[in-house]
Amino acid sequence: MSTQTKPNKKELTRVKNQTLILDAAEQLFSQLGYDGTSMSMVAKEAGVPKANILYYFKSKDGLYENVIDRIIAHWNLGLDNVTPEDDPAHVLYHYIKSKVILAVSQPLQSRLFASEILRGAPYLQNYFRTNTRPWVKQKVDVFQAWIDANKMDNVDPYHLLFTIWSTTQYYADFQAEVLLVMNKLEYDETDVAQITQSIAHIILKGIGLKIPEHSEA
Amino acid sequence: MSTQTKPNKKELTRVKNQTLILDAAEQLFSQLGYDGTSMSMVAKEAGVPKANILYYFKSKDGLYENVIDRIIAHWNLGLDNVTPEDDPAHVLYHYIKSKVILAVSQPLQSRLFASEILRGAPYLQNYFRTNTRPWVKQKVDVFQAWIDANKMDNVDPYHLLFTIWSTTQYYADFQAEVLLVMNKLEYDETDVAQITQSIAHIILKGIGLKIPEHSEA
DNA sequence: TAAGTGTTTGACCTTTTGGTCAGTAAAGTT
DNA sequence: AACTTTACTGACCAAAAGGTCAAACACTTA
Repeated sequence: MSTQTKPNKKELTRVKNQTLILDAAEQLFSQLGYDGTSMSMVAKEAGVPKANILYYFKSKDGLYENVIDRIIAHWNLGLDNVTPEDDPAHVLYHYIKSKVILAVSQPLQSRLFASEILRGAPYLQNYFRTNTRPWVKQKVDVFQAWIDANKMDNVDPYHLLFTIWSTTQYYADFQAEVLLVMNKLEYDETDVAQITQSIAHIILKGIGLKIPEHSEA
Repeated sequence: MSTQTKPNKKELTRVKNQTLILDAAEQLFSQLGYDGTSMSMVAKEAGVPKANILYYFKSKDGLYENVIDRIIAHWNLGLDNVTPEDDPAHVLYHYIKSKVILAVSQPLQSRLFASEILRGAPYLQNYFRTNTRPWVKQKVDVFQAWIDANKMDNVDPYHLLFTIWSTTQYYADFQAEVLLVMNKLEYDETDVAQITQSIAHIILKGIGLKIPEHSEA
């Protein structure tokens, strides 16, 4: 890492300020969208002059790209190292569970992605093509192997994956609607379990599996 | 209707122009969002001077509200007249099917709603409170009656409804992602059937039901 | 400590934004 | 035809947008 070559004061403050700006930008972009967020709002939120932002990130587009890149870097698509030998019920249950936890506890990033995709994914296109698509292809192959081995029902693996994504992300992206309809102000601790249970029940049983007994950890 | 009291030339052209503007605005708002759409873009798209839009609709907010109101007026939440006596498999299968058809064939309105909700639903709040919430309550009661009558599994009715909404709307709202991941340019005719089949299989079986035999019409 | 390097920022610029308004055109009414 | 009312629009406006720039600043190094 070149970050380690010169740990002098300049670099430290630069990284600190950049982080300050990116944090503010991430929050605003995910709440108000790209067009709804102005550079001066980011400046005010980050507590730095507007020109400083333009110094680090050449343009609003540049800032937005950096925000997205940073999220992607921390973004784990999950389902790592799944193989046809794994138990589908166990794997999928924990995948669903982790997605629900993520959706309820950190909805901002999910919403930023959502508003990007709604607009036709101008900045995420490349990411989807070069990362998500191969990732999906691999998981889909495993799903298909499970199906061929009669471990689960013959359901189109792509649509199974979309079903898991949609049902879990819904609680992040459409939080406002969910809470309004359920007449709540925010999710509480029981909700995560309740949501996980409902989704896991439907999807797992829906493809001929059972929810694992020892459903903890 | 007061529309019928004076069918003179003035009223006709007014309605015509308003429709022209609302059509353009609906398209742009759903593609670019509220902040991404400017009044001059709407004017250009509709082929009328900008000031004309401001004449009919007092402000950008007013225009946006009218667009949303018009969509809501044509918006059918479906599941009309469901009763505990109905067959859940039949009812839910056709509900899912109609939602998928809607998502694939007319994604614009779904996306407009989605971007509204992403922003915290500033304009839809009232609609959700006064319309959707009671509607949901009623359907949830029917679902619960089905559960109590052992017609289907004991799954939280709210989350069942969210599951149906999320899985079907996903193909409209996140169309860009779905197509990129599946490496397609657009949905084709077989997709509607394929999507409906996959979702219906998972959800219906997932709550202990079977897809109706004569699955046509 | 002085030169060199990267950092910071107030002032400024252009373009676009949502919105106003006074004046004109086109009905409808008598 | 004369008059009233409604529909329409080009010209204009203040505010906010994204972005530039030159001068000031701060740290590192010779």
